Amino acid sequence: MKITIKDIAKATNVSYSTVSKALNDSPLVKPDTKQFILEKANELGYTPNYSAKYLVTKRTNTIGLVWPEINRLALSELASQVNVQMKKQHKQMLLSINDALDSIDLFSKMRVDGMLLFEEDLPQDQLPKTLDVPLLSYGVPSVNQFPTIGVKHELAMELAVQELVRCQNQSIAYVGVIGGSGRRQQAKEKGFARAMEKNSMEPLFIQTNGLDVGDALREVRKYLKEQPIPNSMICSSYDIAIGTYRALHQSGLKVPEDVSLISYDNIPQFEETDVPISAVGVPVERLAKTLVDELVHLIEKPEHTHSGCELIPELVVRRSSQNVR
Amino acid sequence: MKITIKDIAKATNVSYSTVSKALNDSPLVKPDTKQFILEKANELGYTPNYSAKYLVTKRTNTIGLVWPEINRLALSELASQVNVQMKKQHKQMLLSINDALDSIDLFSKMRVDGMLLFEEDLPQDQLPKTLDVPLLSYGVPSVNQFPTIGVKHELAMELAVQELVRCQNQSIAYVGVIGGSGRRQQAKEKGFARAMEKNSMEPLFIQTNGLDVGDALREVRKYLKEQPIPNSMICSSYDIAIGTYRALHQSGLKVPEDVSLISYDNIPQFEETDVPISAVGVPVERLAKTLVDELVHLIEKPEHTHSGCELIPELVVRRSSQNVR
DNA sequence: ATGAAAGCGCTAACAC
DNA sequence: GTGTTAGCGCTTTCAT
Repeated sequence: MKITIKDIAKATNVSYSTVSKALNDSPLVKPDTKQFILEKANELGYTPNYSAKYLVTKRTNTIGLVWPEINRLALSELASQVNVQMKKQHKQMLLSINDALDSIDLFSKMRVDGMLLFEEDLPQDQLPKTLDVPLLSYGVPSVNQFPTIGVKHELAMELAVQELVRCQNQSIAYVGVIGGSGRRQQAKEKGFARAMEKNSMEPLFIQTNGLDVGDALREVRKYLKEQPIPNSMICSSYDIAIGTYRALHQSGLKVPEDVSLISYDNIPQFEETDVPISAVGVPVERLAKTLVDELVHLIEKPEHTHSGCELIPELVVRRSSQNVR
Repeated sequence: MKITIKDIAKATNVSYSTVSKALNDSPLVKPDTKQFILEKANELGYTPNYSAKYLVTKRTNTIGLVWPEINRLALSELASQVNVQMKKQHKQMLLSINDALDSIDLFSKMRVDGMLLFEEDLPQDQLPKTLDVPLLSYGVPSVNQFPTIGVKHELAMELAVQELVRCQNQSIAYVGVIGGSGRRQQAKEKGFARAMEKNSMEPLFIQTNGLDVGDALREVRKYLKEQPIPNSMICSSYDIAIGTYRALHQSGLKVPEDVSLISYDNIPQFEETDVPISAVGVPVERLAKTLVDELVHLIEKPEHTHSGCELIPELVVRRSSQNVR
């Protein structure tokens, strides 16, 4: 059977409220007593019961990350960084990889202090009308009913396009999901279209029909066989970039000599690819820190809620785009 | 403020114990009453409090997955599959990506019904002496103090070696972490050495010093420059295989024409690579199902515990090894 | 079929 | 400093 504070109380001949105080390192307990109690607790193998604790404190000190798409590298990296930031804030992070609605439901019942949502396709109408757990989403602000941290996708795409134009690429293709329902993907696509318009260039699109490496590999390969080869490409994510690179490589095209590449997502992994890949996006640590800070703020001061913001992306030039035509 | 069953009781003019019964779909409540209560509950936006519930039922219906290494694709895939299987068993799965000891601690305090451990480097002595939550580990049985599901790594390596020998490869190199502390990695390495011995061949080793794609890419590339090129390679994991393939490709070597490849890890993603890669290992769904079934068994019937077993791996031949020299 | 009441493990007033 | 006690939200006997 599980050890409770009452067991410790018996073993130490004090009342169980004293045990409670001792375990919480209250100054109201004499150091000797505290010491003794702590030793006994340890000896008995006591493990605090968070449920009981929560019931009275109303705090779980835990936040839930809703993350249905577990195998996108860029999100993986973001999750790791968020975890690091949470630790700094002395919050425990729990993940759920069920579908978003189920996860939100579970975390609500668990009464986590707050939730972080990595999901863009949430059917808004299916959400619980009243959610009494603070929820912060990583997505596209103003489309959502809850606070959202986003990225100035339009600016990101403009930075990429400008850089490619500067290197005198005559044609630029966007590789990614076109016309999908994911809001972040939509924003990138639209941002690209705008940026091209501003630069009076004809936008090209390579539809990947999915976000996996394999999707990009397949579709880019097909495209290269059927269409004239563009000077340069902008990939919508890390995984897409990897697939695109492989497709080019297989087709005997060199990066950046034959085709220049810039990818969305600002993560260090772009450094380690075969040819280091240029990237635009909000550096992942900054993104993670903002998400965590904002969520903590939401939890601590629900009254003055800013409903979200859009972060400024940065361009990191690497070899994949360094070729002036 | 949060709605409790007492609020619903007030709103429906019944006692709160009746509300509790109604919410739990007890047959002791008249259908009409039940219906009415359920409607009211829904209307008020009631969300059950799992902490309170646990306190009396002693069941969370939740299991925790301890998973410190979030970005190994093969484990990612395993986690997804485990999640699917858990759902079938009507258990909620929660992940923690903190380091193993911290995660175990957290899940213990949360009183999850059970824990699954994807971690091989656990310092056994630092573990809580008495863990009163059932813990099942994915690793190497008999080395661990707790129940463990493993894989017959030796057999896996033998299958791979035999297949390469059958295709008359004269030399076989093992690509992976050599002499590391990870038990699964150790088992693979040792299995390879044994299998080579049995076949009277001299084992070659390519030390990757890490488990990332980048580690393999870097080290294999270096090896190819300095050493004679082996006929064939056995990669210790999916990520290692991807890195190895890239290194070969960069060095102008064709798979399988110049070098044959077989990788450990039996996941569908090997189908989608550039050249489909042959693989040995326990198919991931079977692995996931075994882990979940075993853990559930451990939770339900802690008395007769089998302390673990080793699953039989299978060989899947794809293009990467189909070349008779 | 419904209600009253005990109690799960814990914290936080408050009393001593 | 330490003990007493109420109560968090819920399930579960046990009465009615």
